[in-house]
Amino acid sequence: MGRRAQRNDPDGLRNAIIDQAFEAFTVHGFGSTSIGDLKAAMGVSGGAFSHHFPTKKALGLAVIRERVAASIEATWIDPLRRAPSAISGLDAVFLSVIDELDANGKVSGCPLGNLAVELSRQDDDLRLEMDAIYARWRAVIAERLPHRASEDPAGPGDADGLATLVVATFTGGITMAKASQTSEPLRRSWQRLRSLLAAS
Amino acid sequence: MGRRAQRNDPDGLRNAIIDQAFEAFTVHGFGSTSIGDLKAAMGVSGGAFSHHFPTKKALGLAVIRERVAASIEATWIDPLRRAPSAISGLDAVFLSVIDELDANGKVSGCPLGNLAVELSRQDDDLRLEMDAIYARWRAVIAERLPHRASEDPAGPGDADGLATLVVATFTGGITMAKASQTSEPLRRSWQRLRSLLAAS
DNA sequence: TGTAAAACAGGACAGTTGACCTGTTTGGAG
DNA sequence: CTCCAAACAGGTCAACTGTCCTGTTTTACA
Repeated sequence: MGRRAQRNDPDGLRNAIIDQAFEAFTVHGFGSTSIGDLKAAMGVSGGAFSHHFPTKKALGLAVIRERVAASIEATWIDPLRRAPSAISGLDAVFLSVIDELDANGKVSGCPLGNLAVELSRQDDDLRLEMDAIYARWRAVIAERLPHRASEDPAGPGDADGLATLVVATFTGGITMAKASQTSEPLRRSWQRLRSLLAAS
Repeated sequence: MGRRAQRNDPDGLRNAIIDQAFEAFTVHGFGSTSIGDLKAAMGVSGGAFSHHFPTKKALGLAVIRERVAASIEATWIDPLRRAPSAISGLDAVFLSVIDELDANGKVSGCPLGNLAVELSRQDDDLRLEMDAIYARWRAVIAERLPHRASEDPAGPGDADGLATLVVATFTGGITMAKASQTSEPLRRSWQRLRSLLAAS
């Protein structure tokens, strides 16, 4: 796993910092995580830190590009593409997240959603990066959904709209789950959406 | 409206501070809003401020109890109760929020959702207060929905589950809207959920 | 009117924050 | 080996944060 560098290991240190920052940003948020905390927790000097990430914004950008995007990829994109059908893939993803929440005990929320809420109105560069992740997230869901191009774009054949609804349900469900520190809001949201999809 | 106090007006000053704080918390977030900013913006002395709100947490608690809850009440509860049917009420609420977003230009997100994401893992007292607002929000939607108690609680008759799905759709939709600074994700999410509800 | 509490003024305070700066060491190219 | 840039060490620094403290004015009430 994370190999310790006795000599210089710029990529290793850089990745270790991003890992730690991703964890801290997800649990405590961007603003509530000081680079002093990160430096102290890892025993990294200020010189090394500012060499890899001259500003906190640079660190945030790297975390979003290289960890937040990857976490969506690992949690959503990959399982969805491997699933035999769209509905079974979505079901597996929701269930696995819910199980993880229950096993973990604490609900920290969606890494992307947390940062999107906190930073979208603070920095446009970070916001654009996160918006692109949301767009890809929706697009991959939509491409697995049945397309009925002949129908009304606002009707039941609108795969893009349905993909947006799925992501919204997840994001909103996990927000309520965070407020209640229980997986139940997320579980009930998906349970209800799934039954609506099955009935249609 | 807000009457200016030439003499002492404790309630007026207190309300003015909470108003300003609610606005700032909604737009910039709790952590990114300093009490120094609030004091400077209003010309309030430190003595007056700490008299009404000895700590920042006390201010946050007051904002949640007296403004965030009220904003959900005004935007959701009241219109829903006045609407001729559940579906028309929900439609009116979503449309009015979307219209306001388009008119405003900037998307700041849901006041409750923003604070829930930022503070749920930082302070349990604040979290409990917000969880209660979510619970009431869901309950009022559920009570307007058709109940079919004889059916499977996980089936189409589960009004509580459907209410949770509606709040999740709104919360998640507005989170994506904030990331894109466009009302479109929220609009498409509701459009799609509404068509699913109509078809069921 | 007298008096005590509430409401407010203004500033001090210690602790943190993010950024930066000057040196030293490491590693790769020639 | 030479040399220079990258990688890192360790500390400084000004700005800012939330809280608290001492004093003054206003208000409620007996």
